[in-house]
Amino acid sequence: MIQSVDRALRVLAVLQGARRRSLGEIAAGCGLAPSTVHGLVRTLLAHGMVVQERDSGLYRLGPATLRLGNVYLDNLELRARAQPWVEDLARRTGCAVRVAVALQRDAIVVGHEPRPDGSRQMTEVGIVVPAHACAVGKALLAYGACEPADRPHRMTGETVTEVRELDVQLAAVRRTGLATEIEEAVLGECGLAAPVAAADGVVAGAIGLVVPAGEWPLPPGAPDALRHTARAVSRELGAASWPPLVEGRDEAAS
Amino acid sequence: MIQSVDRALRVLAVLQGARRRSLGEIAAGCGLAPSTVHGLVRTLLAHGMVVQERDSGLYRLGPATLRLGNVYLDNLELRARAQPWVEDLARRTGCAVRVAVALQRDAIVVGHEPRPDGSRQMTEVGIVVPAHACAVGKALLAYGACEPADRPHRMTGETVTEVRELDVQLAAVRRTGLATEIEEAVLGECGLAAPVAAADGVVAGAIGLVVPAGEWPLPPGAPDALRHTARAVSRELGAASWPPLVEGRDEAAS
DNA sequence: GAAGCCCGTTCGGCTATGCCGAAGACCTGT
DNA sequence: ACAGGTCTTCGGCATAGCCGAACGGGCTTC
Repeated sequence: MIQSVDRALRVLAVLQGARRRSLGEIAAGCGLAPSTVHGLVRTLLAHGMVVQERDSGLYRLGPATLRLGNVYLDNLELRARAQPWVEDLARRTGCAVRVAVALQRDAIVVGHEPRPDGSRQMTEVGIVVPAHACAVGKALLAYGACEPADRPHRMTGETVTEVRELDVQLAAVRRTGLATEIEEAVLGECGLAAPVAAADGVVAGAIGLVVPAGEWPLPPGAPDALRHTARAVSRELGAASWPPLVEGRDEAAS
Repeated sequence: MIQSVDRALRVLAVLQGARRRSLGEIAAGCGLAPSTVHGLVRTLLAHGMVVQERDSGLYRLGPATLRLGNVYLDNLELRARAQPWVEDLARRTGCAVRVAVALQRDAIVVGHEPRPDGSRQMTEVGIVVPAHACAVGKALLAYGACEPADRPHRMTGETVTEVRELDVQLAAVRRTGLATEIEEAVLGECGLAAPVAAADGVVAGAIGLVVPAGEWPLPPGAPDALRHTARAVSRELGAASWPPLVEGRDEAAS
């Protein structure tokens, strides 16, 4: 691990926490001397990863970050392969559909098909949700694709913050291939998700349905349609089996 | 400029060029020894900026890039302030509308309102176009917000690659406050754009209309509506005047 | 079946690199 | 005019990181 690169990335992480930060704030957030951070920031500046406001001198993230994120999406095989299946799933179920991958202890949405009711909806691509609090995140956690949180953070009154209770849920996910979420991330929103496996057998992402709490539980056909979609996408990615095999531990023994 | 950080960012830039690259390819692309690149990549790996495919060992960009890009968009005042005006402009003109900012020698789209004809359109947020070849880019170039290319790259048969001719066009942009693009970036697509100024008087971005070549030239009301929108957004951002003043050089003298 | 070739990875010594404290420039408000 | 707060610059010390070379695995080739 190269120290200065690690620090530069930490600077970017700190910059994600607020619209704009002063050099001193960044330095404090990283636990470094301001002059040290200055060098890092200047390098990031030269590449457009951060920008400096001309009048105030404060720093913000820069447009190069957007380019990187966009290229990431364009090169993501999961997203491209899942696209037609996800559209079909949304049409069949009438639900919004999310495709997500693991990012450290969170799930990040890489694909979003709005619910097909013609209403104008914000795209959710790029949003980050703690894995323990959303259906796609639980699907990732259950198969070891996501790092488990040592102390799950509470987001709503329904969020599961007990590690033991979460483990029980994850075991159920491994049995059924489906993960649920009932107003655990945002109030009024429920979800059902299934893991997607890739060629190497590792879980590469998850596909989930998202509905308002009023429409929960989902109609009987929805879980099957979701499973069908997850299996189809997994097969397209070259996975040998679905549901994915649990790596490392023997599930039957528990 | 910190060497190792600069190199790490260069690694990311190389990774933008292809879906996946081997360590050796990255090293060659950066002109560095593979072992050097390995250290950089491992650090990026730890932060999720790159991922390594489990079976092949090849490297791709990682999901942390998407999070960064998304936070950038969320924190972008230009985007938030322009949003309602841009929607209105699209409704009035019937055109797709782009909001773009400068990224080195390119323009990058940070906001996109699809043309209001109900058809399904891909969002263009995140796409990068050489500044000299698109309307928003020329609007940025004309006011010094974008770095001029020393050797403008040809994209279509209509692309202006002569620096002198481009300068003439940019002078016209400074006179009229409007920049045009006629199939210079992609065939069959024309555009009209206006700069947006921020509080410090510097041009912070540009707003542009995009239409199929068959609908060019635009109806008479469109340029005025665009100018009106650009002025309104500039005022919201705190700019004192519009069109923006040209910094550095005295336009009347030329 | 073994040799060759690619891959990513590890190790260690040299030195260039980047870290940090202190001082400088600039602005704002008192 | 001063004091507090920015960001920025500078230089010496030491360490952090660079690179060449060697290692280990998976693959094709002969």
